Amino acid sequence: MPEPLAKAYAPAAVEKRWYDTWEKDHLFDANRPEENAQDATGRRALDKPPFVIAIPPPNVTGILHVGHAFTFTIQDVYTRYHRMLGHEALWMPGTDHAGIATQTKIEREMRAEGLTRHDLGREKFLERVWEWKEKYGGIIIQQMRALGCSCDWRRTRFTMDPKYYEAVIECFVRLHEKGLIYRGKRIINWSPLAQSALSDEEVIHKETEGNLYYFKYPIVGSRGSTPEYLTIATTRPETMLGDVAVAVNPNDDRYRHLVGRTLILPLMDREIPIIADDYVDKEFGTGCVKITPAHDPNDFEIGLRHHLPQINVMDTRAVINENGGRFEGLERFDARKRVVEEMQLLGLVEKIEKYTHSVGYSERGGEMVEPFLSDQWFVTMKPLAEPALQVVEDGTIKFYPERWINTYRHWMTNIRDWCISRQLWWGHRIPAWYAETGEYFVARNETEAREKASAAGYNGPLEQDPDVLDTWFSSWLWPFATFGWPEWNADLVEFYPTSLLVTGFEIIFFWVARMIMAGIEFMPSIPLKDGSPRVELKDRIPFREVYFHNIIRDLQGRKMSKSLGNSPDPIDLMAKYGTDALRFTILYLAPLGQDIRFGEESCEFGRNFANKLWNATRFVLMKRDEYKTTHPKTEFEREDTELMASGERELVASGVRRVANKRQEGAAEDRSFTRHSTLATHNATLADKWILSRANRCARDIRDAFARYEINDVTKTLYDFIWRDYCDWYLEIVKVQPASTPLAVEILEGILRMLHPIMPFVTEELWHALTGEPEDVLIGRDDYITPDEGKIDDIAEEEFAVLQDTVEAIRLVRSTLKLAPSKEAEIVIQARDRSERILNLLESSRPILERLGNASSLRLEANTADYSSREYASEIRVRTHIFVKIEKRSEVELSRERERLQKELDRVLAQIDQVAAKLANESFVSRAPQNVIEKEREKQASYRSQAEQLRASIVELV
RNA sequence: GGGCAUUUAGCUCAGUUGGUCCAGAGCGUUCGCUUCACACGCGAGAGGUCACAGGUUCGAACCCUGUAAUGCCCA
Repeated sequence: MPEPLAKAYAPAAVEKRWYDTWEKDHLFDANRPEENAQDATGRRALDKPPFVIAIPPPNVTGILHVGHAFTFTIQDVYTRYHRMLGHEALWMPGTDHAGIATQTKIEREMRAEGLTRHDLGREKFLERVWEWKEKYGGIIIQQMRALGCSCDWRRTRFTMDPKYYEAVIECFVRLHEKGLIYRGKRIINWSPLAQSALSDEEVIHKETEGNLYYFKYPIVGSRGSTPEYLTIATTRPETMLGDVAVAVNPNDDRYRHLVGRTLILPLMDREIPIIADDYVDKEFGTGCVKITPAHDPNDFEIGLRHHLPQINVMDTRAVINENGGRFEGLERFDARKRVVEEMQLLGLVEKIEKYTHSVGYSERGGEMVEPFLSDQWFVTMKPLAEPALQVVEDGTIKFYPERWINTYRHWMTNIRDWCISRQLWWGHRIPAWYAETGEYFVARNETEAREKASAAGYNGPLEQDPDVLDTWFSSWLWPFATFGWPEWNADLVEFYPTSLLVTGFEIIFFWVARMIMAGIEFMPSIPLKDGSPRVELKDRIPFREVYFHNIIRDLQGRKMSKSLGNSPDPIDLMAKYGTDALRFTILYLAPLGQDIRFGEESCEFGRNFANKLWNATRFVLMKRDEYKTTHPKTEFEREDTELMASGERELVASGVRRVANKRQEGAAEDRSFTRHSTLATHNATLADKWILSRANRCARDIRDAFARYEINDVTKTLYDFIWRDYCDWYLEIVKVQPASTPLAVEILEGILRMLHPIMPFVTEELWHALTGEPEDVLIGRDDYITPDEGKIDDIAEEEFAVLQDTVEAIRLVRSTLKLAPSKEAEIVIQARDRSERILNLLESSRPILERLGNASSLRLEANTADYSSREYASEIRVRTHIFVKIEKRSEVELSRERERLQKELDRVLAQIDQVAAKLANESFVSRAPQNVIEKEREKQASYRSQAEQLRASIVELV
C-alpha cells in the first residue's frame, strides 16, 4: 500500500525520482531500427508509426532560459502525447557548436590570462575549446532533464561530432561539385569585434541617429575664378577616402552636362570621374552620390558596371589603412571626426543635418557592422530556394500559423547568395586547399586534394583555407546528419522525414528555410526503405509540419534579456513552484502566434492547479476506501474477481485494472474513460451521465486542439474540465452519491492520462497512488484517452445545467441573506411553468440539492403558490423559482432583499424591451429564420412571467 | 517605405462557420466561510460604450472599408 498522500503537493522529491525511473526504464528511447533491421533494405523495422522531432539544437555554450523552457516543453508535450497515442516517439536531442559565441567566450576567458588565440596557435586553441566543451557543454542538457524532457539521450548529437563533421564537409564538396558554391571578392558584412564575415541574416538593422554630411567636391577645369563644386551627401564621411567616382542619375537635368568630367577628391587629392547610373535617387540629398566600391554593397555593384577600381581603406579592425593617406591608423569613428574637421577647415562642408537612418549591427556582438570587401565563400541560393518554396506553397510542409508562409515566400523570392565563410577557428574548416599558383582544390581531405592537384598538374605544397564555415551551414543538415547522413542506415530511412519542427519564427530564414533546401538537395542520395530512389519532394523534405511559437516577454511586454535582469531562471522557478507548474503555466499563457507575457508569479497558477489535482486525488482515494468498506460487493471487487478467475493479469485492489503490457497482449483497443469496466453505464445518475459527457467532450476538444497546435487551448480545456466540472461539481456530488465513487475513480485515472504529457511528474506520482502499479509500469507507456463521442450527451448537460442553476440560485439567496453555511434552511423549489420534466429532474437529484443548498428541508412543487416575501426570500430562474425561508428578518435585510429583486426586475424589463423591439421589427419577423424567431418568443414569455413574479415579491416587501 | 499581427473587466487573456448563454476565465478587488480533498481552498459579488468611424445584414465583439495606437518582420 502506498503511503498516504501529504496534504499539499511537494514536487522536488517526486520529480527527481520519476525522471530517474523513466531513464532507467528507457521510456524515452525510441526503437533502434538499425539494430533490428532484417536486411539491407531495412524492411519495416518499426512496428509502430514513427513520430519524430529533431530538436532545434541550443548553443553548446547556452544555459536554459524561459524561452528554452517554453519551446522544449512544447516539444516534450508532443513527444509524450504521441508516445501515448502508440507511436514510436523519438525526440532527437543535441547542441550546436555556435562558432562565434563559443570562440569569443573562450577568447574572453583567455584574455583574463593575458592570452590571445594567436599565442596558442590553432591546434592548442581548439584543444582548449574542446576541453571547455567537455566540461561545460552539457549544462543545458542536464537542465533539459530537470525540465522533464523525454529525449532519446543515447542519440544526442553535436554539430562537431566526427561523423557530423564529415557530413558538413561532404555537403560542401557536393555543392561545390555542382557549381553551387563559389569563392569571390564581394562586399560582406564584417564584424570588427569577431574579426569575421557575417551573413545578411546575422545583421540587425536599427534606426540610428546620425548626421547627413554635405561635402563639396571641386570640379576639375572649372571656368572662371571661383571654383565650381558638386555637393554630395553621405552618412559615412570616413569612406570618402576610398571614393572612386561621383554618380548622378542619367535623367537628372541638373547634372547631365557634368557627366564625363572629373572632380578632385578632397583630402586625397585624387581625380575621380562623374558618372551616370540609374541607381541614383534624384530626390535623395543633392542627387549626387559618392561611389566607394570597397565599402558599400550598392557602390560595389555600380563600380562593377562602370569598371571602377576598388580602394579598400580599412583593415579588419575597422582602422584606416595605408590607402587612407594621412588618416592611416585611425579607428573608423575617429577617422570620421577627423575627416569632417579637415573638410570644414577647407571650407568644403556645405552643411550637416541630423539624420536618422538604418544601420546594421552584429546580432552577436552588437557592434556596428562594416560593409567590407573581401574574399569569401558563397552558396548560390536561387536553385535551392525554388523547390523549397514550392513544398511550402503546395502544403507538402504545413506551417502553423499559416501566415508565416507570406514571410517565407517573400524571403525565398528575394533570396541572395549566402556568405558561409567565417574568419574563425572553431568550426568546420573549409575543405579547400590552395596551391602556390593561386589555384585551389576542394576535396574531402588533404589526400584527395593532392590527388586533384596532381591530376591538374600541380605537385607543389598545398595549404588549407584557414577559415571555417558558418554554424548554420552545419545546422541546416540537422534533420538528417543527426541520423548519420551521408551513410545509408535504417534509422535515417525509418525516421526521415521527421514529423514536426517546433521553433521560433525568428530563425525562419537562418534555419527553417535552409533545412528545407538542404533536405530537398541532399536526401535523394538516400534510397527509400524499399530501395527505390527518393525522388518525390514529400520524401525529401526534412519535416512535415512546422509549429512557430512566439517569444516570451516579461509582464511589461519587454523582451527577456540578461541586461534588463527581467528573465527569471527556469531552474529557480522549477525549484520554487515545481516543474509541472512551470510547464503548465507557460503553455496556458501561450496562444498560437502571439507573444507570451510571463512573470515569475505567473507560476502560482500552475502550482495551484497541480495542488488542486493532488488534493482531488487524495479525496478520491479516501472516498474509494470508504466505498470499499461499505460496499463489500462492488464493481471493483466483481471485476477483480472475474479477472482473477480468468487469470489474465495480476490485479490491484484499486478499481483500476492493470494495463501494463496491454498492447503486447493484443487486447482490443479501448482507450476511452470507461475502458476498465462497464460500471459507468448502468444505473448512471444524471451527474454520472453529465461527467462522462463532459469528460469525453474534453477529450475530443483537446485532441482537436493538439492537431491545430493550439496548445494553450489544450491546457485551458483541461483546466476547466478538471477544476470546474470534476472538482467543483462532480466530487461534491460524490459526497452525497457514494455510488458514483467508482466512476469518479475512473474519470480521475483518465484525467491523469490526459494531463500527463503536460504535467508528467505529478500525474505519474498520482497515477501510481491511484492504481498501485509498480514503479516499472509507467503512465507514459499507457494509452492516451480517446474520446468516446457517443457519450457526449447534450441532453444530460442541459439537464445538469438546470441543477447547477438551481443550486447557484439557492447559494445566491443564502449569500445575500448572509446565512452562514453552517446554518441549514428550509427551502422550497418550484418548477416554473408547472414543468413535470423539471420537477422530476430535480426530484431525482434531491440529495444533491439538499447537500449543495444546505437545506434542512426541501420541498419540490409545481408553481402553484407564491410564498410571502416577508417569510421567504426568493430567486427566479428560467426553469425554477427558489424560496428560502427566513425566520425573522430586520428591515435592513428586507430592504437589501428588495434591492436585489428590483435590480433583477430592471434587468428583466430591459430584456423584455429588447425582445419586444425585435419582434416588432417586421423585417426581423419576415427575414430571420423560424427557429430564431421561435426562441425570441419563448424568451419573451419567460421574461414576462419572471417580471410578474418579481413584481409581486417586491410589492410584498414594500 | 512594404508586409504581418494585436487592440474585449484594473492586469493577462478566451470568445468556436455573425442569432442564449444579460460578452467569459485567471490574477487582483469586495463580502462571507477552518462546510469531514484542497486557504496553493470554498461560496457569493462588483467591474466592460468589445480601440475609433463608417458600411453590409432583420441581426455584428465576430464580415467589409477606413482611421488611430502598439508590437514584430523586411527594405
